[in-house]
Amino acid sequence: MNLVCETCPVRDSAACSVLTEKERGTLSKAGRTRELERGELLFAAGDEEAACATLVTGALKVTSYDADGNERILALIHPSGFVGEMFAPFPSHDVVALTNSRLCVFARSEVEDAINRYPQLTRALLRRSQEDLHAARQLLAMGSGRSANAQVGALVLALAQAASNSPCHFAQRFDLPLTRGEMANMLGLTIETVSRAITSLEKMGGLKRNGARGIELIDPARLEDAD
Amino acid sequence: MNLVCETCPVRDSAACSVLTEKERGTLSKAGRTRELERGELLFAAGDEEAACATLVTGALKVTSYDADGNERILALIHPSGFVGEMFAPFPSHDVVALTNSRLCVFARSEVEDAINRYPQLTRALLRRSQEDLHAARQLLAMGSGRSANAQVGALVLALAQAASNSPCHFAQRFDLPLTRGEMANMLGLTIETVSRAITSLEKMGGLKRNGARGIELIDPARLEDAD
DNA sequence: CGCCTGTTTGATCAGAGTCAAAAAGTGTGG
DNA sequence: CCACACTTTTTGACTCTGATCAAACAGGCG
Repeated sequence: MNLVCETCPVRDSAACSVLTEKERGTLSKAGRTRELERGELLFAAGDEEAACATLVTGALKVTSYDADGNERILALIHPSGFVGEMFAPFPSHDVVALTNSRLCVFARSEVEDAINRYPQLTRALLRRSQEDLHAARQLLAMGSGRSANAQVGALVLALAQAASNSPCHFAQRFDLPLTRGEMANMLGLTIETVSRAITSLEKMGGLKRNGARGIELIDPARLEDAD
Repeated sequence: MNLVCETCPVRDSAACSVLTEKERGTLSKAGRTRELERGELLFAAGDEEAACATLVTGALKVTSYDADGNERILALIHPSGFVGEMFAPFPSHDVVALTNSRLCVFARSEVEDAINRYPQLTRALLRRSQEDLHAARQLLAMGSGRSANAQVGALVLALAQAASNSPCHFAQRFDLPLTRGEMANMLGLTIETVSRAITSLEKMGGLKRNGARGIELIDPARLEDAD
């Protein structure tokens, strides 16, 4: 399906927002929208024909697998995020939808053309890439030294932040986009430990659970430095 | 001191290698070389006037500090690597020399100018940024699930790779650029555990120690999947 | 030589993993 | 709408890896 940028919810925040209307129109002819259901694979590591995409709605995970086939989540992608490797010969990680999602997909050659044609697009992608780098490093920092409770608390806060529209504000009530297994996996913990940590955070008054996925933040500070 | 690109050991691999001789000459007038001794601080998180730099020789670490003041190493930078945040209002991490190092330093405004003037430089930086992102994610993957021995083994291999000139080849004998404490810190382990892991890897025939820092690889495969 | 920093080794302890099973949620078809 | 099957989450008991505390050891440098 062709792109309809006019009504795109991320038209002002995605990388393409730096283009003029005319340029955007040209680019939109090269791309296609794609809808994914939860669990559907967007790119697979080693794919022959690489592509890139901007996430419009939903959420994605970037994953790799260790020698024993255990999944490891390396990054979460939120709306207006960009995925795809423009330079490597092929993608090195799987990208999977965490929730039903809508994206703008471009063949890699199209992105390469666009980069050569629109320097401001290259700058926008550089900026995004640096933000991704920063996010990856924060994920590294989140794992270190802290107890399982603190790690889970920090992840819940990060997800609350992502769930709110504004970048430096927590959503009060929201649904976790990740299963316990996926949370465990991001933090290098087990499902049981994550479950126990959430129970413990609830008992100490940091949050309240609404079913398996629903979260209500009570006291964000208590999630930060849980014992 | 002014730059002397003619004899620069990374003139063909750093981001500036995509420039013509003439362009490079112009850019070199904007930058300065700087020498750092082991432990010296290049950028500090929150610095007012941000700068960027290309590493020529030596090694750097990018670090953050948690609430209790514990250092956490987020990335290692090797020669031809680029550090600095072009877009954030100020740097968010400290950058410190691991060994005596030489760099080309540019004020952020100079890099911004260069980016606007030379689209191919922007592309080169985008490429580097994606490589850094990939490295950060590999560091994430390195930490996950595996035993302490396996993590230390993987880190030693990664350092052996970095110590060799070619990217997909291990140095047979090399000196660790990191102290035990720094290794521990990258992996979220303790000094004692790292020390024990190296002892254990030596006992099982994966490597041989030469003093505190010297390493000789015996059997790389045994480092990969140490128990 | 003596001091200081970094590394190794040892003994003990606690936090997270593992194994196992119950409980809650989700979806399907009657 | 309910019954049933299936998945995900929670809880419990036990184990084990890696952290902690403590001390010996090695190397560099004044």
